[in-house]
Amino acid sequence: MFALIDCNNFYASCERVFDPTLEDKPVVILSNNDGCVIARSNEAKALGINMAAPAFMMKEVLEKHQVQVFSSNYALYGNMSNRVMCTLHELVPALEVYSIDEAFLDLRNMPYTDLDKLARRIRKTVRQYTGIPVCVGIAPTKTLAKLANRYVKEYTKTGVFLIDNDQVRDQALAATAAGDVWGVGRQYGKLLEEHGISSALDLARTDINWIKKHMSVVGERMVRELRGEPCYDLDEQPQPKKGIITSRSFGTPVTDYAILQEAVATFTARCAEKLRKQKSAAHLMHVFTFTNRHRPDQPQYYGSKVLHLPVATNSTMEMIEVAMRGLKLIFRKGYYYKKAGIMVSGLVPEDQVQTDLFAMNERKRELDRKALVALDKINRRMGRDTVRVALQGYNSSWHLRQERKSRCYTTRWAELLEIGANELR
DNA sequence: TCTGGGGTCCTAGGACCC
DNA sequence: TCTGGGGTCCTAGGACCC
Repeated sequence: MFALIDCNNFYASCERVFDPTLEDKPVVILSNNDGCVIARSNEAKALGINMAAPAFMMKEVLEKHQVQVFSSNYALYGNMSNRVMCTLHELVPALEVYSIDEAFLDLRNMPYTDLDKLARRIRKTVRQYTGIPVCVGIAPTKTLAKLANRYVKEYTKTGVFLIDNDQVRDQALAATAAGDVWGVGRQYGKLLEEHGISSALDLARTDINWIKKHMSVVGERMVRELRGEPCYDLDEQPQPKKGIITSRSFGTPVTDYAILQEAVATFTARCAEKLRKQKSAAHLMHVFTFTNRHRPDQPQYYGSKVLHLPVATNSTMEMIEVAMRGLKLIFRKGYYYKKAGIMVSGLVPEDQVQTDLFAMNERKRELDRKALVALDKINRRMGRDTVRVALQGYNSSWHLRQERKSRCYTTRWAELLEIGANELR
């Protein structure tokens, strides 16, 4: 049996842990740059505030109901996520961290006979240790565990749902829309609807060859899992990424080449850091920048360039040099740039980099490597970009808009929660 | 004025190999 | 009238996930 643990309204719950006055109030969290709503408390959902709704369009309803609005605080959410995952790991060792707020557990080797009891214990412990409320869905396949978890939120008050026989399974399948099954997105949802497949139960009973023809083998696995036939196992070791992106929208549009350079150099430095963290080196770098597509009154431009590196690298200095070469090629004067980014791919393990017979810079690479070890060490200890490449600059005009960010309660000494004795009434 | 930032897998088709 | 039978690698595009 698999369990899926899902944190309820995760980002909103993180904010509430450190500010209990938010309890029972509508809370929303905005995406980077304070753009869209990406998380909502139940009270906010009840007000009809939709996921991904642009904040400026929701202004009226947010003000009218005094919705508490926060900028994304990923330092906080990442740290809280880690606490939740560590707690789960203590209870059930076979754990797959599926996303920032979800984990699959493999219950096959647990000594429990009463899985319902185990599920309740998981909920209680996570709540007690971290302050985060979670729901637990348990079923014989991952897809059904996901479905059970959805079912919990809509139909139960206990926060736990167990699919352990055919009858219960069919009941949960019948109560779930086909479009809400894990693996059915907008396109497939439409296709299924057109063919009269409306519930998850209909989907589970659809001819497998039809599914395979229209939804490929991925759809086939999904339907088999709905029928209780496991196709996916627990993935405990996070696999190294095959591509890494760092990109941001700008707080204010950028027209100046020098400022765009600083932004792209900074994104490149971040990509290089991520590469070193997973011990990879990249053969390909993709630089891109574009204008605001929501402004049809302004001239539009999408600039993009792929650069091939003959010898794979994860050196910040070398990568910034290459990125700047690419940026120079795609930059056009006279546009309002809204976003830029760097994508690296063609990743290889850093200790298996094929060197170039004719390249004479082995000595330089060795020096780079030593400098980077020192750079990572200093920045880990003293804070990101304490030591940086000069091109990254100190200009903040392109930085994210984050007007309502809460404190980094768990990751910065200066921002710890303070509680005064006279408040302990 | 204001619209996020990451990832994965699969398939088809083209270029190439023997 | 008729033009083999295997492969690999790469890319683009489309679907999905959080």
